[in-house]
Amino acid sequence: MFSKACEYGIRAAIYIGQQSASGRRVGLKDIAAEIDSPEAFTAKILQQLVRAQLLTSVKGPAGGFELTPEQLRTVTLRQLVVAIDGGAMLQGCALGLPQCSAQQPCPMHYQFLPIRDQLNELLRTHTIGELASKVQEGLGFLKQFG
Amino acid sequence: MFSKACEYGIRAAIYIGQQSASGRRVGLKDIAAEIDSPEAFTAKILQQLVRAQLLTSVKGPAGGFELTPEQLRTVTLRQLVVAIDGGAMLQGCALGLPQCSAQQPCPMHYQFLPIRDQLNELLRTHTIGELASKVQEGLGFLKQFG
DNA sequence: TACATACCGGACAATTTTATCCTTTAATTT
DNA sequence: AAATTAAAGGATAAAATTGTCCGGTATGTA
Repeated sequence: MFSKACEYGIRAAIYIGQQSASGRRVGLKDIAAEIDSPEAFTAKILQQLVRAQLLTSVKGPAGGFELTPEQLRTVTLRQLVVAIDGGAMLQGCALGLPQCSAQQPCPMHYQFLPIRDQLNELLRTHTIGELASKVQEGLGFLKQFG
Repeated sequence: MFSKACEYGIRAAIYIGQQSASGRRVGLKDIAAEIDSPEAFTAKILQQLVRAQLLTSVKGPAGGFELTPEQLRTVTLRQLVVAIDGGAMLQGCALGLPQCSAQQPCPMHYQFLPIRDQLNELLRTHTIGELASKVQEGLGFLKQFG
């Protein structure tokens, strides 16, 4: 569905959000350990997200990554996905036609449309803060335990 | 959504199906031209599909690819996708957790489930023959014209 | 049998994605 | 100011995906 980079990015953002909600700033090493991702690769993805202003970073001692209250409240899953994977997967034709539309639809165009719409809606309506809360409450996990 | 290989494979299968429904066997060159795909790469994918017995090939002069009436009727989009991309995308966790389930769900688990179910259902309930008919009737396209 | 056709299969090449390493930059502490 | 901490950024490497090439094999035709 999403690229590895996107999966790591989303999990990282949620973990950072969870800690930010408790007033804790977190470092790369901590993040990678908590979401079970390769550290250096995760760093690259977080850089992207910081540049896209979807999360915030602070250098130096006691530095790390965090989400501002506003970011927690407003940054959606969709913004993360677009920042990392681009919009292609959320818009492009399932069969790969470069200009699939009602004018010249692929044979699955109208069947895929509602599913893609639902996916877009799903991503658009879930904020990092909301998902972070779910993890905080033990109702969701960012890596496998046990 | 799907890999390039999968996109080409589906488009090719539908085109072969369309021609088979009219009693025509088609060659690789024809296929690649009609679905706008790289010829040699398409050949590899078709080989896979022949091995998986989702379509049929005949060597030699007047040879080529075809779908038997039974294949037209019974082979589903889902079988193509599984043969080419494997089942991961149809089952795996959206956030990449290796064992995401009700026991330890990712924060999006229950939200993604219905969408994935719909996608599976969609792929499962559409046969190549059905999609080929749609193309035959001019209601669907396998490449961009004009 | 000889020949032409067209898929098959293996090797290889290019590109993209995933991943690592190391130096630089910024910020805090001593 | 010096030392320490941690992210930023660049270069590089490994792996997967996408794509090409070419000889081999099966099949039909003359």
